[in-house]
Amino acid sequence: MPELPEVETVRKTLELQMGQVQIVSVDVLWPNIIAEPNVEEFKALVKGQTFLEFKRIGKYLIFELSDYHLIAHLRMEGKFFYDTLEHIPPSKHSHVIFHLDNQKVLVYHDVRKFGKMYLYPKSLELSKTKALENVGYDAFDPNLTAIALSKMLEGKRKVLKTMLLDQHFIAGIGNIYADEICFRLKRNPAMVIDTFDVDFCQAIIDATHSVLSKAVEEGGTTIRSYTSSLGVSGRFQLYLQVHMREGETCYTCNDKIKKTKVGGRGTYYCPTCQHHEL
DNA sequence: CAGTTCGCCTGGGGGC
DNA sequence: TGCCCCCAGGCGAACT
Repeated sequence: MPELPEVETVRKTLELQMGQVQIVSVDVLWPNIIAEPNVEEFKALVKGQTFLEFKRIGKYLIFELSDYHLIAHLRMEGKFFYDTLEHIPPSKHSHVIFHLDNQKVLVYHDVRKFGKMYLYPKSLELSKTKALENVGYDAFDPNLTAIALSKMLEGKRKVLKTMLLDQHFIAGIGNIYADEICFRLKRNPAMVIDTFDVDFCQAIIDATHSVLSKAVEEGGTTIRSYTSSLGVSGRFQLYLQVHMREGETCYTCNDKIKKTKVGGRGTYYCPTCQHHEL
């Protein structure tokens, strides 16, 4: 489940390894990966384009090509491999293959097939694209201030974890880091909040920054690693305080970590350290 | 309008 | 060992 730190790790790795290569052709083996435009158009437009920059907003990878933005969302299990074709093991899970002008390929691999790619002319503002129209400020965007967040949440009544997972408010947080951010905040993930005052929004932003920046530093979290994938062998799993630790001991208070569901998602928390009070 | 459910997918785990 | 069933999970769409 690549969230901001894992996507950032992939972004950095590809930026370092690929540089400015040109796309010779593209094979699309599972058409549903291509969200926009239709597959034939996608293949035709991307041909001859050069990778210029490797960017990211929230969990979205944004490849700036000569004339287009190629946007990729890895969803649950999407991975990119970059190498010569003979060094990449053939797989039924390889769905999009970019053939490059340096004899190498960029392969999109996705067991669940949930990932999506989008291609838009650079003249179209990213915030106006179907891919990103509902995505708010990236968690590290300087525009994400306590005042701005408080304004977005004015008059709203939200469950804490549900708000953290809503990409409209803060982009980049997924299930693992939402649990960890709630722990850092010492708040129960299921806590209902109806007044997001500036002080509490500042605490949310601080907790988000500290958890995510440490995770980026550690190269992300690798929980299930049945396939070693390019650039996504992180170490943050060693620092997880609650996620995936059901029944284990809280490092702070020695109580047992519990698992529940919040908003339909598996949720881990310490019943002693995390309370419901503002 | 907000909250819930569904559909997209497949590997893995549990039950037997 | 093997088979069946169900679940996880991000996110948009459909539904209540």
